Amino acid sequence: MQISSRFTIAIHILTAIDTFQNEYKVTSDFLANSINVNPVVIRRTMQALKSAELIEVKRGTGGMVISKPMNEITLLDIFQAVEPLENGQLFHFHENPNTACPVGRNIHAGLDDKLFSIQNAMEVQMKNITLQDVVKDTQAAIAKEN
Amino acid sequence: MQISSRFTIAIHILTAIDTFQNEYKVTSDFLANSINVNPVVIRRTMQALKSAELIEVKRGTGGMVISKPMNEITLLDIFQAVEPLENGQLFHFHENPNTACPVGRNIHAGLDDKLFSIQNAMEVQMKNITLQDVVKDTQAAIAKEN
DNA sequence: TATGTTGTAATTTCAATAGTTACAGTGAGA
DNA sequence: TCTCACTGTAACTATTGAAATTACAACATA
Repeated sequence: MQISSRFTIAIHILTAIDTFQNEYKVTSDFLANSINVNPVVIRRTMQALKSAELIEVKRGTGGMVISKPMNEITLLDIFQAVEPLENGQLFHFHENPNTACPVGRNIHAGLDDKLFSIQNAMEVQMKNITLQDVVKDTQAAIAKEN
Repeated sequence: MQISSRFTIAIHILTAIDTFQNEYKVTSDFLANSINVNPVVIRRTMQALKSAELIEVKRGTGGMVISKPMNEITLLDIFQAVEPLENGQLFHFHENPNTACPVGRNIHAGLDDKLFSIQNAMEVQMKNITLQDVVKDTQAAIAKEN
């Protein structure tokens, strides 16, 4: 089961804000057009990013700005802002292993730390990459077009 | 969005096969009882593990055995056997970024390699852990009960 | 051949994502 | 102060995928 597109949508939103902030007013409709999803999906993602204090949204007049330097926003910050993981756990563990069975009783003892170490490896790499990195490479690709 | 329980169910199956192979005939019903899911879910997972040549299943008479030494089966082998990722990609990228928008056209150029490096970090750690590790710790926890 | 099991199709249930419609609330500018 | 574009959010629908469930043919051994 793939991780939902909320993560890539959020990154796209932030990249577009930075790229177009001086040329256009970046609204949910503007972003919905670039990303090609429904404006309400954008607004919901905007709210998640706002709750995580990654962006500030201007009510009434519209538009939004990124709250802090892009090299201080990691992909992990973005992931955690928009991707709801139950109990923060990447892997869904089957819920009711049978405690009448020795393996059922003890599988968590044997497996939980391994699952955590895997999730941790993913998160460490997410933390190594900042929004700045994505924006820089995307804008370089745009520049190269011309 | 969490990764489905197929992964932990598959690990549970393999751990139970090793733990009980000398005491019981390990059938889909037996496993369904320990894992507490429907027997058909077990059989479907068995088929995925069989296709990946991680287990051999005995038709008719019932039961199954692990195909190779447990220290040669990594969690990545198990993950890839049972977890269907579209195009092998962990992250679902929003499908139709607007090519009329510079960011829409170039977001893949800026982001794909980062997403891959994150997935890769996860997979490297999965490859570092073998079924043997899980079985050893689970059986140690069982032994400790007594 | 009887028995217990696997393999698998078909259907249902459930949960989550995403799309859609609708509209009240907001704030800046005419 | 009124208008207007936009945000914030509720409500509902559509779609998808996981998992449960029922059912039964295929199979292998005793």
